[in-house]
Amino acid sequence: MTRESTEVRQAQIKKAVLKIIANEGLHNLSTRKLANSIGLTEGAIFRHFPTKRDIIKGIMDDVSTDLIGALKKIVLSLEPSDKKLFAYLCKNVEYLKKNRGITILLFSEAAHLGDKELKGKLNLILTEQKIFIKKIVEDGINAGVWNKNINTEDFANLYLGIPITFNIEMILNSDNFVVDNFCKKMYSLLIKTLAK
Amino acid sequence: MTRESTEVRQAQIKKAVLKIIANEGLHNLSTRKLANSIGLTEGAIFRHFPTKRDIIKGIMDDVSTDLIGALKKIVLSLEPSDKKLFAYLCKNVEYLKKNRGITILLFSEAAHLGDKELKGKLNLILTEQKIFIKKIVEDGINAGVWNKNINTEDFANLYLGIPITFNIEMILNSDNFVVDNFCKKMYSLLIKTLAK
DNA sequence: TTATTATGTAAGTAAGTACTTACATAATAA
DNA sequence: TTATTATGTAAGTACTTACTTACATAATAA
Repeated sequence: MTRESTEVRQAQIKKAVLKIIANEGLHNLSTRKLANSIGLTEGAIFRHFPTKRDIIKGIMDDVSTDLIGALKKIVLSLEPSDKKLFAYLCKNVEYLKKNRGITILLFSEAAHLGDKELKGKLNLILTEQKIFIKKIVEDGINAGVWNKNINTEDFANLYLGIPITFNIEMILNSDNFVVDNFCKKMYSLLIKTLAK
Repeated sequence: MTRESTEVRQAQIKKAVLKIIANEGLHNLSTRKLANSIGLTEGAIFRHFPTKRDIIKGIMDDVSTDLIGALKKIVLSLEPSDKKLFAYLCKNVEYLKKNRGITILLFSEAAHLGDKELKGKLNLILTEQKIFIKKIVEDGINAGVWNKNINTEDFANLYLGIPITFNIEMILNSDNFVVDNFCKKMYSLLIKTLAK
């Protein structure tokens, strides 16, 4: 086997984890299968990550960086509020579609409840999302675009359901969902709740 | 050990499964732990269920019967559409709150993708829910209460996110969510999307 | 060139898993 | 009373899991 640096291997391993989860489900994610899929031995896996859990943690940190980073850009952009909300929703859904494995993994963590640290990371991802949504809505209200009586926390909760539902439908119906349509449709419902 | 009929034991076993999942997470659900929690041996468990998977299947069938049954009653009731929608949402959320283990289990199935039969059962539960919601909205439109341009499928998708979000928040934040408030708040957002 | 370090392998290990087998005994029916 | 059946136990099975250990060798630095 040609040798690679720990950095390269870590990236390969995390990628392989997501691929296995997306294609074969989480119950097929064993260190053995993981090693085979990269063409390494299990020993090599544990050379680059101390435990299997640390691989998962690493992936979750990637989500925080990638998804939250991309969404933050939209939140901080200078677009008008309604365009911002639309762009946010689309980016959010698009990310889920492109990273099926990640969201299955997040779900499973929620379901398994096993690890407090992982639970905390998941909570952080959701909390940050809520803050972003609230910010967008507040800005829209202050700009006079939306109804000032809206409870932004409630709206954020309603919003959150959309990507999560998309997720579940995607997992159950594989690829029947078209991102573009879905996000347009959901957006047109959402703005009705914000209207003056 | 006093002996009990298979029927009684099956009910005990399913109940114990949900309790373990709700309190200790799905990763703690082993047949050994399950047997201990009832005060039986593993052998006894397999006297009453052929496999562990059959226990899960049994629980999913219970959900279909209990939750879907209760919701169907509301759908078929003669209340006005808006009250029906409100009652439906509340019953839905209330059920999730009272049966935390069940929804964790459903989530995990979605995440694990392991078993096609279980996946089918989960799909059925969601599909039936959607049909109910669409029916309520259609009736409301026909009664002249709501906007006839609403796409009921889209609305059903938006709706579905609410119980699912409730679920995840409940799992992550334990019991911070008050059913009554939550469902009132979400309802008041929802009807805005239906308004003429 | 030589020594060091990083990356790999092969073969384990202890623990946990769902499930089985051989046998015992309460409850019930003849 | 006796035979049968349903419900239980104790011990074990074959398998999988995450992770370790002892050792080898490429890449790199002195």
